[in-house]
Amino acid sequence: MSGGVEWGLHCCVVLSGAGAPVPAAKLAELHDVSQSYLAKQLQLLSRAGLVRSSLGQAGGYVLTRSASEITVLDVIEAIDGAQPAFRCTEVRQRGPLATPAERCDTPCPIARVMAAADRAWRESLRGITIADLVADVSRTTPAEQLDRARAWLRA
Amino acid sequence: MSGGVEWGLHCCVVLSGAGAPVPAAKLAELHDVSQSYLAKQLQLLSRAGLVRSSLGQAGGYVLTRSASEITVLDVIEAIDGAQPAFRCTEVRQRGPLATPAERCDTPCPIARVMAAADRAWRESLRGITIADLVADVSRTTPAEQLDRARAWLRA
DNA sequence: GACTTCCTACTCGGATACTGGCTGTCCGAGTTCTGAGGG
DNA sequence: CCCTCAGAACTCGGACAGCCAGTATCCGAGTAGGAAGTC
Repeated sequence: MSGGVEWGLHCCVVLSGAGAPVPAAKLAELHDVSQSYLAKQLQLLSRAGLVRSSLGQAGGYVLTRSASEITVLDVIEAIDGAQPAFRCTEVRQRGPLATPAERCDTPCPIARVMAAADRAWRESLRGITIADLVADVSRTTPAEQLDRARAWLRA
Repeated sequence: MSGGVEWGLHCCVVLSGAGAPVPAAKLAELHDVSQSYLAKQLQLLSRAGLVRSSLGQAGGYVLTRSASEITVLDVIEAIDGAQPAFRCTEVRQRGPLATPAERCDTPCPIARVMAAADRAWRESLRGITIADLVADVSRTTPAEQLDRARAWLRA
């Protein structure tokens, strides 16, 4: 899985806490990552409609909807793409004992098993929202530190 | 995910049906894939202890245990490795607002969510064995074709 | 006929090049705010 | 005092190199079986 997914999730968590647009440069500095590369991930989030960008001074990125309406899966699919990790190449239709295509109305058992596992994975991630992550962070970190983070974002 | 996983699974299904060792070259011809590259995947299966190789004439690969005792996850982990797709880089410990390492006794919420999804994925794949795949194939393909395949393997 | 020996053919195993996608970087297009100048 | 306008600084967006895992390939090491030769 692309490493940018982690950055994208962290950014969404931060954006949900900030009340104003946050420029990409600030997000990059906060997480100590390459500004140019993070910009690429934010572009992907923007294309997927998860965040909205505003130009000019005091511009930056904002979530387009409530953090409770953005699932972790949304972010992953926005950055890594929505296609499943396993792609059946229809091996059974090749070689000397190839099954004719007309008999392949049902998917290959292997592909079916893989698809089921993929669904389980996605379902697990679809059940968690950015708001859940924020709640978890709020519970495990002292309030003083959260205030400091919010102040740093405004500055 | 590595494409070799698909080949490895197909090979395990075939090996479970063949009563004698099957050389890599035959498996490659049967699936119409590169012999040299398939050999690499079979080596990985061998290192993981899923198959046993015998040299010389009439040599080849055999499953080391019953098909009902080999899960799909076993094959995937043998070829693609057992490490999870998501690796937390501890972003929270970096940047101007870094959380000190001493406070990071609990894993990052993002990592926790990812790990849970990964467990769901693996659990789904752990529940299916090669024998299940074979049973599925036997049910959906005519017996005549299965006999033809077994005869081809012996030749 | 049975045993020994050698030889051939066949097998796997690891070491070696090549390629696509992720990683990382850069500069240009566009917008908003600010400040000066004029009415 | 208010409006207009030009400028500057800041923002995002897409286009451009670099590197590593996965892909594909090759040849060498080792073994099992069989055929020939000998007792």
